Amino acid sequence: MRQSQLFTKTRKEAPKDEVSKNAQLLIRAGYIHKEMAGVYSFLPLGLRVMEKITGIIREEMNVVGGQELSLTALQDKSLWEKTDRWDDAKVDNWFKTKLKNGTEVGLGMTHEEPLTAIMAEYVSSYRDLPIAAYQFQTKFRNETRAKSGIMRGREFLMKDMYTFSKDEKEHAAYYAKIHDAYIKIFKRLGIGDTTHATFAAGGIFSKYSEEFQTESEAGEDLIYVDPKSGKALNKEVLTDEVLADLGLSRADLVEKKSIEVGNIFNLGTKFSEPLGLTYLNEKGEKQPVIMGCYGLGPSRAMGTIVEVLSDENGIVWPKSVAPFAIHLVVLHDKEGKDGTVGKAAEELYSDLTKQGYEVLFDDRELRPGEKFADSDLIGIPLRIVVSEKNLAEGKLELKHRASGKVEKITEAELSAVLAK
RNA sequence: CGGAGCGUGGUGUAACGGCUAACAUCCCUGUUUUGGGAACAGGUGACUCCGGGUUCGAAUCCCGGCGCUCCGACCA
Repeated sequence: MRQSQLFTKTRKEAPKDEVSKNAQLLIRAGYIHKEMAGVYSFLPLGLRVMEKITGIIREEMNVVGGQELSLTALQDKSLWEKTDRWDDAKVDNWFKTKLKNGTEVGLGMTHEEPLTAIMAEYVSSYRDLPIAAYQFQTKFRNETRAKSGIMRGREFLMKDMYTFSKDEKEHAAYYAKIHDAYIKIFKRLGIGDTTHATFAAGGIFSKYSEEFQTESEAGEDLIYVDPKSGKALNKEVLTDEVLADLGLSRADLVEKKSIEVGNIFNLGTKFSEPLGLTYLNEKGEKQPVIMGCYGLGPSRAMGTIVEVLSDENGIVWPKSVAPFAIHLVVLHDKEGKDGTVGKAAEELYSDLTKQGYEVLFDDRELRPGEKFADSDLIGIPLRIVVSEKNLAEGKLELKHRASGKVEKITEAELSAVLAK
């Protein structure tokens, strides 16, 4: 894509109503636009990143047998009354509205109820199980206080997977598979090293749930990590009993602030029972389905990546989620776009694009300093500069955004560099 | 939901109750410049969040509303 045609522009200063690093940088670089507190639009660059993130999650969910679907945002209140989650006294962050005829509906904040109800239509035999279904969906939560930029919004994208199993044993096996898939996802998102599977309060049906917590000063949670075993637990469950249970000693633990980027847990029969999701086993006996729930917010993950990986000059995207693989920057000669340098850059842009690379081509006739500053702010992993100077050498000048390292290579060697 | 702070061109800031609301940036014209946000000249752009009130006079003081941020509570 040509940067001259990108309608968004960078800005030097962040709006004063944003304090969080993720929102400041994402707004300055033109990835997102704030509509209101906790509500952000994703602009072309932001959407590209979001799609990279959802692409990675989708791949890993499919690997573990997930079937993608898309449930509705509008929610039928009768389902939620069956599980006692409609009443504002029980669940206080609903957005509710009304149909023309006065019928109350809610905007979905999570989707256990509707999906369980759908499954009840299709599941009748042990032969139908297990099932894993997931979706990417905009969730609405009427938070009393939105904060931390795109990391805690009132409207945000969420990947939610639900599993339906015959019994605890089958559930545990599926849970373990998805647990591993989550670890792979965070690794691929570039935050694997600082993301810990963390024991947290488990709710009614299991002792613990697991949160995936990424170390960051911008986080809202406090976790304790045991450096030796790699085990971690949330402050909310830090008791002697739990420590004994996990085989940890208080003295070894290191306290970290962290961002909850994922959360998985056993739901037991909390939803299947009230909503009538049962199956017949081999003996013809009616059994409740055991459910699990697995959340991961792509928009929060995007904010987390910015918080964790950016530097003083701007965003530093990992290759896997960057909006483009290459930022091609041309420093025009006196003739401008039609000069030797301009033509060479056009040619390279067309070559690279034909070879299938995703290239953002900064073809704007601006001074070098401004283009470099923009390039750093936008944070594409690899920058190629076409200039009079480089043209004379006959090689491509590559600069790696993350390390700042510069290297000169031939065009033929580029694919090897990009594969790294 | 408790506490605190703040709303002024697109963005960031300034202006004692008193002149045509100022400066920077962005944007537009032109000249010049070209490897880290250049320089000069000119120009566009604001009912100072909204509604009331006090006053000869309100961006400024008072009341109400709306919005934003931060701390805390909450976060299935």
